[in-house]
Amino acid sequence: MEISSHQFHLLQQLNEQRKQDLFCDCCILVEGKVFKAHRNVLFASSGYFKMLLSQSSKETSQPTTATFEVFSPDTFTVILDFVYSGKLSLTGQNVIEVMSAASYLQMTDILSVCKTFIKSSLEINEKEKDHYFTISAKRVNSRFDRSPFYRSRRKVKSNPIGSHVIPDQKVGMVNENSWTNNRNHSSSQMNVQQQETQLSKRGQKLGSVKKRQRRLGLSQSLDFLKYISNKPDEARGSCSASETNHISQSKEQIQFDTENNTAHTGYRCDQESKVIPKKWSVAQLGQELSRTSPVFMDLKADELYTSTPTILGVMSGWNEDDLPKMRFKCPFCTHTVKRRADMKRHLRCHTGERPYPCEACGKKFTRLEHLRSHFQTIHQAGKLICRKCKNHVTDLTGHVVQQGTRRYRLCNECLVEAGIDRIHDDLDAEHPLPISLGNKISEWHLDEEHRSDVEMEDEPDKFVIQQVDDSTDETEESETKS
DNA sequence: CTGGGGAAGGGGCCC
DNA sequence: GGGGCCCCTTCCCCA
Repeated sequence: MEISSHQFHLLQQLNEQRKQDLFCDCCILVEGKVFKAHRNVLFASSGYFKMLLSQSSKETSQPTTATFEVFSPDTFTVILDFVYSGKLSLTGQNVIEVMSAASYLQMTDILSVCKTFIKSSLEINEKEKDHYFTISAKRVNSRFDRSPFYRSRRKVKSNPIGSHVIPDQKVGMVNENSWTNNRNHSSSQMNVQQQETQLSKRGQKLGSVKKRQRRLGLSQSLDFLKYISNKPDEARGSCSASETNHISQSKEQIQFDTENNTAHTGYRCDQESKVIPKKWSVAQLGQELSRTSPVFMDLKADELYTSTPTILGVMSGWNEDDLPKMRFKCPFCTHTVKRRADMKRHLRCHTGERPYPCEACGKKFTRLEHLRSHFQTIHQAGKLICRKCKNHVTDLTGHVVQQGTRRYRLCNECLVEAGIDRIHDDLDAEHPLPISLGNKISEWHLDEEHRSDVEMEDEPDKFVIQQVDDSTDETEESETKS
């Protein structure tokens, strides 16, 4: 015979004990706030605590203390209340952080609930939008001559992402002057299907970008986001006005969230997937959220990085001294890194940010070292290899050939074979060459004349030949047209 | 269509 | 944390 209320009463009793600090043998310090709890309960509820308490099980006589700086006390209160009551106080405002913390603490039940919560919120937003469309369609004499899809404004605080609010309550909030009221525009009104439809349209243009990102494990939506980020003008230029509207509003939304450290950027941590076999990964979450925030990637890595809470740190095991090894989890993919700086670098591959333009050809790079490598290889003929016969060339056995802004080396034999034999000495003035690269690539100034070089870069019949001499600057040049 | 090579891009890690 | 190096993978072009 099973008495169903027993479990409930037992948990209730434990909760009472916790509140009265009875038999609590574990202290949890969250950003300075102390929580008392029972080791057994924590052990049974959280994979993280299971691991932690297993490690400290030798010293059972001493109360265990765990310190967290990766989520807020409020968030932990929600989680602890759930542990002791089975009731999870999710709101649209805390769902992301609770989810992140649950991921950190390896509490899969909470993760599932959060996932469901977010999904159902998205569905509600979808219905809400349809509902609003319906209402608008009936308003023949409406003062709005544009689709209400772009006109509605919503209260910020009343409806953070995923909050379960009756649609009509939200629709009524109108404030044309405050951009902050748009913050849920994309997430609530631009539903997944719409975004994916837009995505598929743009996806046709993606080409190699898409392929490259596929290996990052990014969703199609994320591809689109990156595309926007990479080619904002082009992408937006191809958008309809309404799409552009979405984008700009969504960016504002993100800015708001970033400034307020809430909602989308609030999700943070994850354990290594090796540690947790089945869970709602942050990558998935990132994809889910990115679908509801189309220009999430429009932020620069720096902004993203600084706005991303420290909870990005995840535990990947234990150090020799029993301290948890921390790694930093990318909020957009499954990648983790050891150093924050590496994460900053990694984030650029999601934001599409390319802060290092080549002054010679205009091509932009994510890293200075890539730019340098590109410059040396492409514009300075850095490789001492004959482009044609692949043999090693020296100052004596070869020449640098300039083709537009491109430079490469040919050995003397291949030079003759190519029919390049006329040498001119007066080209320095006409085509100033970049001095030694050194630590900076600032010598190549792309004036009007050289911009034309860029344009003719692929013209096969424009060559400038110069004597190979890497120790000094190129001294002798020749030009020929084949 | 396919394979090879160059260029680009990203990660790990050291200084 | 930034810079830089090395290594590997992927993409793209061309024969």
